[in-house]
Amino acid sequence: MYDTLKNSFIKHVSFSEQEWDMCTSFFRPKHVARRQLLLQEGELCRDLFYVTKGALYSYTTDSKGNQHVIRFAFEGWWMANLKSFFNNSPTRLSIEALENCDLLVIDKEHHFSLMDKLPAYERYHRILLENAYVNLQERIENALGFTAEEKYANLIEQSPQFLNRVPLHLVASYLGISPETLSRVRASGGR
Amino acid sequence: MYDTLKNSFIKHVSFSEQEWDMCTSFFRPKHVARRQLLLQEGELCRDLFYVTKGALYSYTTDSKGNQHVIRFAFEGWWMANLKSFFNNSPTRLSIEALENCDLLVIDKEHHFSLMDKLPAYERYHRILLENAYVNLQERIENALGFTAEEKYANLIEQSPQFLNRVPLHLVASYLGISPETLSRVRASGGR
DNA sequence: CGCGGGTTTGATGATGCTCAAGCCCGGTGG
DNA sequence: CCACCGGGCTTGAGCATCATCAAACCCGCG
Repeated sequence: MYDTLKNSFIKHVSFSEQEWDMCTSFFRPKHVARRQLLLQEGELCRDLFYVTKGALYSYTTDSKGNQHVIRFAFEGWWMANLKSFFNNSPTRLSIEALENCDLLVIDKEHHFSLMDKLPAYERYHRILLENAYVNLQERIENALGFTAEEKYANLIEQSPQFLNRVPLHLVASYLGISPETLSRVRASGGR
Repeated sequence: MYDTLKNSFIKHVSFSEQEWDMCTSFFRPKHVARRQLLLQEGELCRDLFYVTKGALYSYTTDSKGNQHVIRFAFEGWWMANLKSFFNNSPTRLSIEALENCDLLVIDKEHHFSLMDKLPAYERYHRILLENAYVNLQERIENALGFTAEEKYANLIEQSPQFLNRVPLHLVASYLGISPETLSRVRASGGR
């Protein structure tokens, strides 16, 4: 269960066995069932979630009650509402399990304590943030000034795995188009 | 000239005078004139730019020749194409000076060397990345599923300073709407 | 005074949303 | 084993938003 986390660390930084042992002691495992909410609008985000099995997604709900998917997280991905986590502000995001999930959880106190104790841990998160930032920026590029058809084509190009794991109406929301439009794009366009 | 950078460091991390002196020696000042390109599509992004005076913006050019503004950077902000910088990949972004600018520049070698030598420097960038990530995510929320009018209202709410410094057609591009639509929104809507 | 970039205004049309109905399929209970 | 139910997906029609094209306008600058 901790192996996939260890592999994720190893991929980005190097550290000793003792350091790794210290790490594991800061995390706790957690299981959530499909449809279960990990974080609700209005709460504080106190934890970072690492997905070892299953899938999560986060979304906001706007004033008209429409749900906007912010991102998905599959095996080996992290999930949290960083704004709420860092600023201690109530979240406007909800996080929900798309499938039954096994997670590793680290709360704020342990996270910042590890940051201080273990430079490799801070470096690991710095690198993850770099990657996450780059990905988000690409998503902005896709969201702005592209037609529904192009957005879908870009998704197939960049994240085809989404289509196997995620209900289409959530994919549509992620792309910022209506489910009907997505359906039509798929029907006509190049599959 | 280095003062604003020093203040930016101090705001986020603590470090000694010697550490700060080491830092400055890794940066070099640079002046760019309005309209000058700092980075062109196809090049490698080898530098991080810190704006001490003036304003920059970055944009992509799509297959139809349309320009999409990715972000702006004013005094005290950083600018780079992180994807190109980290992956050594040719950039699809261009970076251009909106006004005459004074910059502090650090190249890749110096940056990574400072990361290793100076934990406070790494921590500083980790924190900046956290903030940048949170901001980008809010921008995604704004871009998806809002009308032109709402996007503009959100901009006034979150980044009113843009309207004083940036030509409207670039603001429109940043919001992902046409200049004409922006003009009409401003004419009708709540100014 | 005339030029040019940026902004506005107007008319038109396409893209994509909304509402509504039907369909497909997997799960549940009789 | 089959009928029913419901969520998700598809299909259709009408309509709103917004992009596009075009022209006029405004203003700072040479």
